[in-house]
Amino acid sequence: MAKPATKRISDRRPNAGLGNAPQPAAASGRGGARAKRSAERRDAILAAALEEFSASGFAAARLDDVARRAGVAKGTIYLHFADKEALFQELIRHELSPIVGILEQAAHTDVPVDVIVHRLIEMFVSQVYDTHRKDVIRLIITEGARFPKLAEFYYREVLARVTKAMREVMRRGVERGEIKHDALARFPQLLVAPAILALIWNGLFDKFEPLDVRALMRAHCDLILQNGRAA
Amino acid sequence: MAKPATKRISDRRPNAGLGNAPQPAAASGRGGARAKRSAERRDAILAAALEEFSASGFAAARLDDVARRAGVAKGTIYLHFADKEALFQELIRHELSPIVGILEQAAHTDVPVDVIVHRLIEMFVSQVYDTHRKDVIRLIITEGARFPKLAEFYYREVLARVTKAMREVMRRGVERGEIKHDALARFPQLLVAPAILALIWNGLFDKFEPLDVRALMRAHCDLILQNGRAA
Amino acid sequence: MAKPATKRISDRRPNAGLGNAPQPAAASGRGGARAKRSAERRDAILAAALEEFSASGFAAARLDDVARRAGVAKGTIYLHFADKEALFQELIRHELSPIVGILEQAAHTDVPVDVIVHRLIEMFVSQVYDTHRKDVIRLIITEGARFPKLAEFYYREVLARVTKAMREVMRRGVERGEIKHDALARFPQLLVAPAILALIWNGLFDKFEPLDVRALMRAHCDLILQNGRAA
Amino acid sequence: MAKPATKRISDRRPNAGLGNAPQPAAASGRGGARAKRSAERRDAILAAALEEFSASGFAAARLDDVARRAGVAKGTIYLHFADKEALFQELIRHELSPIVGILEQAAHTDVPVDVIVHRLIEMFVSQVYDTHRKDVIRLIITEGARFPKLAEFYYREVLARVTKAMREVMRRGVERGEIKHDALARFPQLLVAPAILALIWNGLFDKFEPLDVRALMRAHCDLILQNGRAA
DNA sequence: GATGAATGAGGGTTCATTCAT
DNA sequence: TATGAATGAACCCTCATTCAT
Repeated sequence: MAKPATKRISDRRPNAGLGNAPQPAAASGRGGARAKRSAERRDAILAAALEEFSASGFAAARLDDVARRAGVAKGTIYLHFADKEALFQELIRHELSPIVGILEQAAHTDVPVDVIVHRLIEMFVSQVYDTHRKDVIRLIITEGARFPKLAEFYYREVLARVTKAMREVMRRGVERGEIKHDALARFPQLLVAPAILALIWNGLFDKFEPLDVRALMRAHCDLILQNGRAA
Repeated sequence: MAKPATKRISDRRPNAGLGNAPQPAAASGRGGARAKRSAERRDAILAAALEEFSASGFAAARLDDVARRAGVAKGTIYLHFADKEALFQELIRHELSPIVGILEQAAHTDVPVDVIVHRLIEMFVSQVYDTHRKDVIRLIITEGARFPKLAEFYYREVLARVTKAMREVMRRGVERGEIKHDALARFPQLLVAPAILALIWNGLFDKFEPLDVRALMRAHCDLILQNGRAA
Repeated sequence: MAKPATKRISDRRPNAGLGNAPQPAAASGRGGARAKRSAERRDAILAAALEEFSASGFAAARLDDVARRAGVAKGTIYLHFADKEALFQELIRHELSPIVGILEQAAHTDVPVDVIVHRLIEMFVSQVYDTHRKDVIRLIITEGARFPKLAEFYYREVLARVTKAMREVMRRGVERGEIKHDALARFPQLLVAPAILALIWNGLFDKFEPLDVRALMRAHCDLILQNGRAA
Repeated sequence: MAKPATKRISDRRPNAGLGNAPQPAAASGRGGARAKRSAERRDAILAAALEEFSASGFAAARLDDVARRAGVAKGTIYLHFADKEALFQELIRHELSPIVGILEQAAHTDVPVDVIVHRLIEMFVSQVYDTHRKDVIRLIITEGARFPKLAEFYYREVLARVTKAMREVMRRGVERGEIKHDALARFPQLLVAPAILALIWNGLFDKFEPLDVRALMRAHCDLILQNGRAA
């Protein structure tokens, strides 16, 4: 075989996996201007990548465009990310990380179920739907099948936790008699299903028939919490 | 915007759009063996395309693989479809058409709401979830953003009709007092949200945590129809 | 990792190894014009590759130039060879194979040692030095270190055989008293050393001081066979 | 023609040729610590370059690796050498210079031919074969065709001299009757051919069949000096 | 019609070289 | 002087599309 010239990558490039991001070592002195510029570029690349990947999908997105949009040269991308795939994965990771922490607590306050549910929905809307994280979730949905590691990461770090927390909340609600139905305890996914649908609808069909997410989620709340306004 | 391949000559080519498929003219005599062979090949190509597009996504799928899987030469694809994009669009169209008709009636029978809902859900599971149509819906979700025409087609031919029908059913249900809540009338999407979620979950997270669609949909039914088993 | 779009090579490309060359299947009918054209192109590519690799070295040679020189499109190269490296390896193989057979016999005739030696040297000059095989041997010398497989192939198929045959010839010569020295039997390499040197000299220093290979080899013969013209 | 990298701006840059090396001006005061550090770095770079060029060849070697191995920054290389090519050429020059001087005398002592030959061979083994100069000679062999200037330098400074000296020694030997054959006088290359072969063999085939250079050279000596142990 | 060899534009990746710090 | 982040030209390889057979 003898791969004489090319490749020999793996030992020299920033990690392509899903471990801790590289964050090119801050050269010297605390917060050197150099390191700051570098971090800014990295962020610019990530932001540009999100836009391009969202607009074209992973396979069709061109790193050339990412670079142009980020205002850097194509080669610069490779100073921060091992390859296109690593850029994609770290992008998702980067955007999702903040969420993970927040999720943990959200459910652990000892307040009535309906309050928690409302709070969660509000959080989804303000922290995801109204931000570019919406695009991140969309990317997981559209590209996840081709990136099992990402799907797993998302499941482990987000879904599993949300699901678990929800299940407990619902169980508590059932025990307290706050909700009359154990469906949500058995399938916490039912709680978020409309949120996912909204995400998709928004991306594909909003121009034909706009969907008011807040209203949708409120209606969903009413429905499952059985506070429906009697017809 | 569909930046899938190179040329983007789609407008110069025959039936790249969503008009009626070409159905290569039956050579001579009605139902000639020639025409039959041709139709078979076309179907084989469509079937192969569905598999490949589902597995790799539109951009990353290779027509070479489609051809091999269909058992035809690469060039043959171009005898039936103008280009990769047309193949994709006609594929979706081809798979969706049968559904459209069915949908119309489904709602128009004058039976209690809960019966209709159960029937719909059963239809979704048996006609979509348990068939390769599941993949078609997934493709619309994952590629729709890049194929506005497809998204529109799907909205117009499927979503809009389903939505409209559902809305009427729900309204009737509310009027008759069969359901106490108008949420579903205002947002028929709430009815199908779990189905969509199941589709996505199944593709991405089933290996981490399997989701029993039937049970999920039944729980969903119970929940929104308020027949929940009291805790 | 998820290598979604790219690569997926190994199962679709012609063998990159050193096994039997692919020789794209002759389509149909004996010696179809199609297959012939294909074989011609393959040969043209190999010839062009030899020139380019010889002129620039493996790493610096550009497949673009190979294609242009061969009168084919860049992509055509990949119809015949898995990648640049496979092209290189098959090139060496292709050029060397004919030699291998010839070598076997050369030594096995039962004639006096000096006849065999002269014959061998003549063969080297006419079959290697005066042909483009000279470039092949040079490539092995210059690139062999980066292509262990090639070096091994050359050693196994050519060197080991030549060495073995020479050793026997020399041993026989010593036994018969045709040569008075066992140096050549112990180090058959001494026999070919000047040939190698000539190859190198010819490539690097001929313009400063031309070297008459035939004369050199003749002198070498005289020297080691001790037929030196007394001073 | 050296088509190694991109720009090929070699003519616009300082000392890309084979003239005297730059030896970055000793900043101030004779033998300042500054100058010493600089010279050390230069040497480290040269040493690293030899390793990298030997391992990968000129075209495939990466200055990045040279820098890392030398323990300096990539930019530092350019403080000492105009470009990659200049580094390569000066490297060869640097390593070869010491030899040149030695060679001159070696032959000029008035001792019997066989003594001189043995001495030369010993010198080759100890001064070249057992040192990293072996790699330098190998580089000339493998890259010389792409660096005519280097080949010329090597020819002029080393080969031509050795050849000339050898020729005289041999002529003398013939006159004195110390050797019975004028082959070596006409083709001094015959003397060194096995040394060259050993160099190449060692790099490519030693792992398949080790070659004992000393024994080889001794046998060679015996053979051409006709002191062969009678079989 | 059917084939699949051939094409060549395009994009990911590398790396010599530059230059602000 | 030394650094190493940044640049961008170049090159390998892919694959949608064409077309002679």
